[in-house]
Amino acid sequence: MRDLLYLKDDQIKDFIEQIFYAYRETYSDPKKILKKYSFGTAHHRAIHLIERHEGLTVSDLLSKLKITKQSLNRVLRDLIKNKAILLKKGEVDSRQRQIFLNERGKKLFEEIFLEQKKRIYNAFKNSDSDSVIKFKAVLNKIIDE
Amino acid sequence: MRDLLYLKDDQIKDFIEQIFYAYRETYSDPKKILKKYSFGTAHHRAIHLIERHEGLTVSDLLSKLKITKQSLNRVLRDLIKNKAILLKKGEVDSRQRQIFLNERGKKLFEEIFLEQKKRIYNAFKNSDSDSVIKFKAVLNKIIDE
DNA sequence: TAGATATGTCAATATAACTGACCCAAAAGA
DNA sequence: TCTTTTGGGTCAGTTATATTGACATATCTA
Repeated sequence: MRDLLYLKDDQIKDFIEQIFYAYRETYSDPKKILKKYSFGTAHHRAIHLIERHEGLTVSDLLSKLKITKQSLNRVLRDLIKNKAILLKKGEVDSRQRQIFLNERGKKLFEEIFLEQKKRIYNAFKNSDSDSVIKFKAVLNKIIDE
Repeated sequence: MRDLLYLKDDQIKDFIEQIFYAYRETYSDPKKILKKYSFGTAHHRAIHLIERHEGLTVSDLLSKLKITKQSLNRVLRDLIKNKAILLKKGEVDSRQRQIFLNERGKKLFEEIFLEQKKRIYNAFKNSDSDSVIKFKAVLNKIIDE
């Protein structure tokens, strides 16, 4: 247990710094593409989650993003105006809105993803499979804490 | 190479999502403490880097944060006003300013770190040491890409 | 001494978030 | 059925963090 190098404060501080860099770099890569569409990182995050969870409701998206509905609403309005997404009435509960990417949104997502993929793909390609699997496991534990 | 599950697009998309969550959660934990000092996450990041690299220059800090000097200057002004940091003339090059935490800054950093540490420490404690080492290696590859 | 470099600053703007107060429609429960 | 709760939308004002662009000053280097 104790005496493990990576449980020492200095090492943990390094990890905190590296998590910042990893996030920032990963989400910086597609900024030029977003600008073409007049979108920012807030729109990016929403589009990403909508693509990963097609048909999710507004409150699903809110709880994933952990922002206020007023903040999200600006983002969704922009995405709708730009014809990247569409909202449908919920099938079971018609108070809800289910969110979907439309053609333009899917195309945008693919462009964004292509940029981000490079970084992750290359990092994984240069790692052995055991490393990647363990990377994922630890990352998940950090999130679930 | 080819056929590795984690190199598939859907898996890479999941990683991109998880990197976002890991960053957000890790940097959300100390927000209450920062508020006590009237600081935000921008100040937090600066303080963290100053603690990790005591005596670094303004341009060192700029290149780590990758923000403009105007943005950084607001943050540094706040930190100085709040007596969390101090700037000294560079020893070799007196145009430079070297940045240090003073007592109040060190205390604040410790409070912040204690909050963040919990999350990382628990995640690591519940992982085997090989996992943590590999987590770090992959994280570094993502950053260096 | 003439540039180049490191830092600081003013002003305006953009982006992304926040709080608080309301509103409506639809679902759920008494 | 009537009331309450829930899901979503919106207005208005504010805060936090970043940007661009212009310019100033001190110090180092060639």
